[in-house]
Amino acid sequence: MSEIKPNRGESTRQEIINAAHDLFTQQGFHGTSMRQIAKQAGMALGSLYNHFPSKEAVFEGVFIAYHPYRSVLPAMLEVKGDTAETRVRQAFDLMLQALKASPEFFNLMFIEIVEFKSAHLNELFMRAFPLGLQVAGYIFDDPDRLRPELSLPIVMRSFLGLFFGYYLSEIAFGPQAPAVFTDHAAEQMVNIFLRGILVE
Amino acid sequence: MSEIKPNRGESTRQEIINAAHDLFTQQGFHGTSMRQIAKQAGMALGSLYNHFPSKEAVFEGVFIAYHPYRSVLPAMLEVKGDTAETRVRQAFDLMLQALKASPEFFNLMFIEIVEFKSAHLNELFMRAFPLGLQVAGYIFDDPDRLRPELSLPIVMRSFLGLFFGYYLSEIAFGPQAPAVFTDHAAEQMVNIFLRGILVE
DNA sequence: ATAATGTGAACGAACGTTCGTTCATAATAT
DNA sequence: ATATTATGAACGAACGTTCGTTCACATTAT
Repeated sequence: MSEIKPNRGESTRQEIINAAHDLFTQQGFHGTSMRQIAKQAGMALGSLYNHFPSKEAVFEGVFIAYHPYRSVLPAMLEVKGDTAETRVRQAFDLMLQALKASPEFFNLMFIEIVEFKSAHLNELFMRAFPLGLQVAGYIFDDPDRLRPELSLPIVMRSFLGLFFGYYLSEIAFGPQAPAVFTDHAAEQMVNIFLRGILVE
Repeated sequence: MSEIKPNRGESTRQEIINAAHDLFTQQGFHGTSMRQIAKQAGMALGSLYNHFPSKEAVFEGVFIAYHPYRSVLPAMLEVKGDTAETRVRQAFDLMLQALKASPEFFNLMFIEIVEFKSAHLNELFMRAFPLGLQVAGYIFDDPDRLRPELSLPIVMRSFLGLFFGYYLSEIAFGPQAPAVFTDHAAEQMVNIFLRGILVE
């Protein structure tokens, strides 16, 4: 699709992606214009089309560049610990760190779901799923304590739910109950999850 | 903002809201035009402005009309059961039913978050929060078994997370792992949550 | 060394289309 | 008759994309 050589213009391409990322995450895809992107990137409108064939191609570039699966999943394979509990806590910490580093990433997901019907997301997940399974296999591996009736996909879903729930309830409750959003809350939520999946 | 009398044109107003709901949830706010709404509602473009002063007012109308807090929360106050466990299971069932009845509701939330920076959501939550607290107080009331170190807001967050996680992991995993999305999965996830918040 | 040529990037005017909104007027209901 | 609702043409602004052109710089030829 994008047959443009990234020889010298690679840095320009990155500037476009960064500018577009800021605008897309704050206004949505259809709420952002190519003129705004050009202005934010400090270049002329026509220049954008030297690097991307279309507006949608710009979004794809942003979505791939900012997706954390390349950074967070591999980092999870590096956590140390003898028990599932210690590894899960570290893995959740990694996710929270990534969330704090770029909380607007979820907005890209939401744009994907609503404005693109998850078209790019599905493609990306097909690439990330095997690695995700591998990570889950490592993090949750603890035959002595992991409840035997739980399958790995279900544990993965609950773990992801822990994360989604932490973030989305922050959005939903946010301005009304700020006191709820301490690190203490995150810790308690992990505790609930861990008690739920482990014996004893 | 909407100072238009809903005397006889109330049913027309509802048709506009229904048409706009279908389009907004599938294309987003900026991705949907007033002409599309008029066509879908089976009326002329100008007629829309007899019932709504602006496009954003149409969205507000949709968002309020389709928000489940008026229906789901009161229903939760009606669940029976002697223990928190039985009430929580029923409450989660109510949420899943509402989700299955209109899975596109989340899209309205996402549009809100991305395209309106949660402007209407915050206002709506201020209205819903007291009732939400009341519901949580009833559902989770079980001093003998609810773990004493858990505060009600944190239990609420985890419960909402259970729900968000169920839905969002369905979107994320969806096409790749359909086998995971049985009622069995939902039940297992509730089990994890319940073991997490209860003693024994 | 100098000139000639090639090339990707930047530029902003211009294209045709669509946008949200307004308006004069027609139809309908009370 | 009077008030309410429906209509679609019309408005100016903004949209994504294309276009011809300019420019800086690398390569090649002389």
